[in-house]
Amino acid sequence: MTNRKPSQSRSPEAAHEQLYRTLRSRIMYGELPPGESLTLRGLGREFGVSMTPAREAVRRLVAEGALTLSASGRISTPELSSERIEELACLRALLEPELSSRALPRAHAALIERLQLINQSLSEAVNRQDSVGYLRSNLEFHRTLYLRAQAPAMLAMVETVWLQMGPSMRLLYSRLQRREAPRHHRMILAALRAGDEPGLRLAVRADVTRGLRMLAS
Amino acid sequence: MTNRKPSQSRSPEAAHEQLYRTLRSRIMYGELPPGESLTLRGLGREFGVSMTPAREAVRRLVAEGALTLSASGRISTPELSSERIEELACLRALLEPELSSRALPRAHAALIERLQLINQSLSEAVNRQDSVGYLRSNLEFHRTLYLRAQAPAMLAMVETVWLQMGPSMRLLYSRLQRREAPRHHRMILAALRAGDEPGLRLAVRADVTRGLRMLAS
DNA sequence: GCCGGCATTTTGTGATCACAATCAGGGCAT
DNA sequence: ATGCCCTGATTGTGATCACAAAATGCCGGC
Repeated sequence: MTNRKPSQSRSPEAAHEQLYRTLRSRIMYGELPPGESLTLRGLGREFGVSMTPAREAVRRLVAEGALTLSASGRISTPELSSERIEELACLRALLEPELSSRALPRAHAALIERLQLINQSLSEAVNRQDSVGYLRSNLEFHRTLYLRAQAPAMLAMVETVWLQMGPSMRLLYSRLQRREAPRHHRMILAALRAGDEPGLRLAVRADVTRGLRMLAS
Repeated sequence: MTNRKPSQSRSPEAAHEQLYRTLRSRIMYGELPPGESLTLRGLGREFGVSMTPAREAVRRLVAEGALTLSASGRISTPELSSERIEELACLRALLEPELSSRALPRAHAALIERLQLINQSLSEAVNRQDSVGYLRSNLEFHRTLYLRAQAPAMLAMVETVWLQMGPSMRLLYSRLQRREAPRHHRMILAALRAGDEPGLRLAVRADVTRGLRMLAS
């Protein structure tokens, strides 16, 4: 076969970028179980590209802790120890209250309304027993709030934590999927409306550490 | 030329790994100024490898925020806005007290002695007006302490912050290089010896935010 | 029935190439 | 003198290949 390429548009979205985004999304929202193994050729085949872009996307995700390499270079989603999960939960508990606090002064009515909407689809996902949808809506709730903090570096760091927890979260939530709906989320919204910063920090922290408690298994 | 390769030892240290480590070290310790541009072919030439390992190392560093890609894919060290620096300093102020606090119960006499030794070479670097040596010793002081926290994910996150600040730190420290020696470091050591957790957190936070204050320029 | 060793296959690594987009520089017109 | 365009060089991207190491499957021996 010749080296012909159909196109080489550089700026819009490089091939490895799309692969990266798709894979990242799958991992963050728990579509892949912990310990799932991936191959460069397999990913390339699935996305219709060669190994090169697959390698770059994987390398990037490994750097973010979303994938791990075995000693021999095999690629798989991480299987987190409970110490590791505790650590990541602690990171969330440190970072997210700060982000919410920074977002508070900029949280207008339109934002709160949007958060309520997200909360609705979250409830629907709970009713559907759809753990991927649950994770997606839950993280979108947090991300939407934190985007207002105007702190991109901090947000990126939190997203990295979410990403690392992704595969393990699915298991966590698929088990403890009671009707609980977004109790803490309503507390967050109330604190936002009241402009109550300490209450907001507490509510966010409680929401974040709630997930942690169901890992004593 | 044929495709001959002299060796392909996989396990010890892959080529891109060494390139990554060296580059990362250069960036973290401020050996590269902000805005310095790099090329894949240039790096490959310097390290005697092809573009492929250079690409992987660069991709990894970009994922960690140690390098940035321009819209057209050009590689350079980041030029941080002061808002960005403030954010990163805030991250340090959030994470490092937590790490020090976790290290405290495990901080034996041998560790404190080692920290004192590092402090010595830090003072020497100050006298030598050696800002790279200063940065290196300073971060080694912190890293040595935090390693005792047994919190690899948290430590990795802090190191990522250090890495992002690297090129900008050089400028910061080369300007405000008074004889100040490690004042806060001595406070940290005192708190460690006394087993004083609140004091330790405060001392660490003060040491971390000190650098921040000299960026009002 | 189970386990150890051998051959085949799979898989990551690194080199090399074609290509398009961008960048840098000089020369020309105004 | 200054602004603009055009050309050549530089640079990242993706494809393809050779290779070695690890994984897998198979078979025979006990």
